[in-house]
Amino acid sequence: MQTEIAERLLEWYDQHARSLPWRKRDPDPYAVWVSESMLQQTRVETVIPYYERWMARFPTLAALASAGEQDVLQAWEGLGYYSRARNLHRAARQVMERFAGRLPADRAALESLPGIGRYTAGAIASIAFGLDEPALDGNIRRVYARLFDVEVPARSPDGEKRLWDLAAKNLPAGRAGDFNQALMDLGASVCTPRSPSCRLCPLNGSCRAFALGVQEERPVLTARAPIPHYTVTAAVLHRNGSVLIARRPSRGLLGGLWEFPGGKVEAGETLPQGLAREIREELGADIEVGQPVGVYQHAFTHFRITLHAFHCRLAAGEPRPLEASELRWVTPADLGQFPMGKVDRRISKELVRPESQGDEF
DNA sequence: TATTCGTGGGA
DNA sequence: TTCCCAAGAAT
Repeated sequence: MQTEIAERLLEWYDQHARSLPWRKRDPDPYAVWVSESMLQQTRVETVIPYYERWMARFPTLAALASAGEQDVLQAWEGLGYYSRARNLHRAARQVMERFAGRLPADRAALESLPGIGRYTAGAIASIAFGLDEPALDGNIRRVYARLFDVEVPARSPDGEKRLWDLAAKNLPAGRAGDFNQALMDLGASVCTPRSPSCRLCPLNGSCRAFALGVQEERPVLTARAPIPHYTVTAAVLHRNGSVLIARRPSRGLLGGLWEFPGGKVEAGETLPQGLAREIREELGADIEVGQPVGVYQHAFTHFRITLHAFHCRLAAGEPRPLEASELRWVTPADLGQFPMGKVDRRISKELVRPESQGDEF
C-alpha cells in the first residue's frame, strides 16, 4: 500500500527531482554503482566531474575490472576515502568471476561485494533494478528522525534500528527507487541539517518534529571525539632532476597512493626516526636535510597536521638502482602520473614552480 | 561496538 | 576560526 507520505513525496519528486548524470530512465547498474560509491560521504557537486571522467575512462564494468589499480586510484585522486576506489576495483573483478560480469539484482549478493554495505545495496537494488528495498543514508536518516521525532541518538544502535525500520515500513511498492532518491533530494534541498525550509516541505503536515518545533534538534547527535594534532615531515629528495617518492602500504590511510618520504615526528624533529635509516638501506647513501620547502597546515575530519617539507639530497656517491621497490625516482613532469593525496600533490606542484626547480639547497 | 578512513564547503 | 558534515563501509 502507498502511505500518504509516499504519495506526497513522489508527487513532489515528479516536480523537483534534480537532473543528475547517473539518473536515467533505464539506468545502467554499473553506472548507478559507480555513482553510489563516489557519493559515500561526498557531496553531489563534488562527485559529478569525477563521475563523468570515470565513466569516460572505465565505461563498463569489464573495462574497470581489466584496469590496473594505479590507474583506478589516479582516476579517484582528490575524492578521498580511497578504499572506495580499491574496493570498487576489487568488486568489479569479483563480479566478472562470480557473476559472469553482471552486477547481481539481489540485495544479499550485492552486499557480499567489497565496498557495498547496507545502504549501497539498497540503493542499487531499488534504483538500478527496481526492487522494493529500503536505503538509509544521512539525508534519509535526518528526514525520518524529524518526521517521526526520533528522540534517541540517530547513530546509536537503537536509533539505527528504528530508522531502518521506518525506512522499510514507509517504502511504497513499485517506486522504491524514486522514493529513496526523493527522500535524499528532500534532505539535501529542503530538510537540511540547519535551517530546514519546512514551509516548502511537502511532508510538513506529517512531520512530528515540525509540529513540536524541534526540527533543529533532530536527529539527536552524539558527541564527537577530540581531534588530535600531529607534526609531520616530508623529504623532497633531489637527484639529477628527479625526486624520490614512496608508495604507501595498500591498506589504511591513503592506501596505495604515493607520497614524499616522511611521516609523523615529535615536535622539533626534522625527519622521522627510521626514515634516514630506510633511505640508507634502500639507496646505500646517507640523506642530507637542506632548506625547508614550506609548512603546510591541514585540517582533516579526524585529525590535524602541521607538515614541514624539506629539500634534501644524498651524500656523495652513486645510489643503488631501485628494483621492485616502493621507492621511485620521478621527474617533476611525471609526478602527475602517480596518485597522491591532497597534501603531497600540493607539494609536488610546488616542485614544478620555476623558483623551486633545480637543486638549490 | 568504536575507530578509521579525505576532501571541500557552508554557516 | 571552528565546527559540522556529505548518497557509509570495513575492521
